[in-house]
Amino acid sequence: MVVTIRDVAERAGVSISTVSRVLNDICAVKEDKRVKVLEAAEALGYTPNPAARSLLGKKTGGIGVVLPFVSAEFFSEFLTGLDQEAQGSGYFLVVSTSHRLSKEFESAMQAMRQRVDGMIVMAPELGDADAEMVAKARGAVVFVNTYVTSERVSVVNFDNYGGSLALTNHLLELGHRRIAIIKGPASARDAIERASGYRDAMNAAGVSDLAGLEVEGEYTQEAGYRAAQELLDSDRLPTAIVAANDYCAIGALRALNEAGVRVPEEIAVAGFDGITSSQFARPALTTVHVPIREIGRKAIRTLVELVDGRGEPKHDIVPVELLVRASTSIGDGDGAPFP
Amino acid sequence: MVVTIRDVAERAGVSISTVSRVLNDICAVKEDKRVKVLEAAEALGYTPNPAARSLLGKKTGGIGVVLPFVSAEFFSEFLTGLDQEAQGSGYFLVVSTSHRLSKEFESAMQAMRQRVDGMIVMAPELGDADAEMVAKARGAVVFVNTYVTSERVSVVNFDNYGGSLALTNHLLELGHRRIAIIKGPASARDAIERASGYRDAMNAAGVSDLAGLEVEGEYTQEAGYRAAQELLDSDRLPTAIVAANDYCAIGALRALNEAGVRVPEEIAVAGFDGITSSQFARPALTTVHVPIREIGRKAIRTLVELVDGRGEPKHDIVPVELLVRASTSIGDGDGAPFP
DNA sequence: CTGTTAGCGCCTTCAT
DNA sequence: ATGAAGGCGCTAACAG
Repeated sequence: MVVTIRDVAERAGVSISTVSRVLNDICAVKEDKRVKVLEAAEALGYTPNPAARSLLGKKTGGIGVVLPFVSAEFFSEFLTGLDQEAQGSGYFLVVSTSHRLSKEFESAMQAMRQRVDGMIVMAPELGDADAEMVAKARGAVVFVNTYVTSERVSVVNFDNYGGSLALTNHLLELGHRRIAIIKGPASARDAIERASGYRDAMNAAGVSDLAGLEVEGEYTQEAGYRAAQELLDSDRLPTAIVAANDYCAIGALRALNEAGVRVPEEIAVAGFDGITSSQFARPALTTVHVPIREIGRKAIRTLVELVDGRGEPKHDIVPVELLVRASTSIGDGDGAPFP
Repeated sequence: MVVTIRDVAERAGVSISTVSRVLNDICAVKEDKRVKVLEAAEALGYTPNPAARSLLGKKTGGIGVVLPFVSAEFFSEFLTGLDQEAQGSGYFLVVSTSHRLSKEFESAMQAMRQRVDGMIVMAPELGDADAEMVAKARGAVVFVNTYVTSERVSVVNFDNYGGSLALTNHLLELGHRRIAIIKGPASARDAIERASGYRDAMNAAGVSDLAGLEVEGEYTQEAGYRAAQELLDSDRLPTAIVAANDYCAIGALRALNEAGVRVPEEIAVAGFDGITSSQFARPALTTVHVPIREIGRKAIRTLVELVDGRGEPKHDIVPVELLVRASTSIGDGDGAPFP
């Protein structure tokens, strides 16, 4: 087996309690013994067994992360933020991805329980009732991009509705009236919010007939590609397309390009998320930037506070930012990624 | 606290050993007691405490994953593969990312140890000596995309050298002679292998003077963008560019586009990895497809075998596939992503 | 077949 | 200031 506290005690010529005290910095221990213990631990390369620790009701040092299917860059950025902050706080991440089905979701939560001190849950498809149940059953939970109203749970969201509203208004201000939307997953609340923002902006501008302008989609390039083709097949072309997210927009861009449609001259295109690829698309993509890495960090900070008993449940809404680039603005040059 | 085995025993009117036996499916237990135990466990929502289990020298059920900085889609795909297979085998993933510094790397390994039954390590910057040390100190380890020669450790690699060789030969066959390369991180062995494949192909074709054709880069769109600009500044332009990876190639594509250089007519461009974005680039990118999701699954399978005591350390090299698309082939149309 | 018991490694009273 | 002992939840020998 590995080296235990007993080995350290033996080598240092003290009892295991003394070793424990020194290593946990509890009470006072004579300096000479302290040094001996530290030396022995160092020499043996001793690390306390985390299993034994958590058995005593101590922290496990783990943070569970449950994610739905999200686009690659979003996923990557979010996890990077989580990991940066978690490492900084001495936690490690237990990750479980791609849980669309609530059955899988439940079992994932179940498996993580007891292994972690708290959980970060991104579940845009989760309802209020589910969420509260989750929060009640487990310990500390911070929801991200999940629409939960209960004041008893913590949430870090960003403004899907407002971002979409601003984006659509931007297009309306440019004179567009026939603006189409490629919608995201019908069951995902964030996609629904984005669609609402679009619809409200349109209605406020007096465009109430959205027939033929709303097409189903997903958060993928493939879906955007297909949806754009569908839009191109209609008898009345839109003059602008708002896509579910950046990947979706990039897929749409490809379809338009193949069809020989110039962007933004003939049809303007916009995305959502503000991933790196959005600025390397051609033309560079107008989008709504979501600081997802920073959101990840904030979620961990909130969770750690909760776990440590400091801080109450709170709801944060992180602002998003409209980035206007070449895909919607004629005459703005090619929209170089580095101006 | 939570519900323990004792609670279940009490409710079922049996001893804790009987509960343990039923739940672990060991020996025979009278059917009526079996049912009672199962009912009690169900009713109480009992889950064995994993900490107590692993304290007995049992499995923790965890698999550690240590990753370097990798591009978003690569990261996402790899993790998806790992997670799919891990979940299927009843394991969960403990993930630690972005370890460039060996100091961080070491501490990450240290923290994971004892918490997991085995580790997946992707560390293209790791040397043979480091790798063997890592493998010796921990339990089961499977290296991925890491150049390790020792027969005592398991490795799942893919053919960086061969892929690059094939790709460069493809360009040479098209008549290109002045082929530039945007290199990846100088310390990463996979990038070095790709550069070697390029160089050997060039030399074999009789092009031995590579001056001005090799530029430094990274695995990012930004780096590709900058590097391409650098190449464009030289007095003798290349007729083709081999990029470190797809993201890098997409960045290069952008720079060429801005400069008004037509691809592939004036300069052909190729990437590496075969991520989804490569087919949505404009023009669609010729690349070397690395089945990274499947590699992830294979790595988990290999690791689980090792953990279970079945199977010996083995070295796998997963084949890669050259995908010729519009960015290198004139007259092939626009290279629609869905032909 | 089933119940009792001894630890796994660690922290924490309780004595000394 | 330090050592001895109990117990966290569980499994695996050992009795019965």
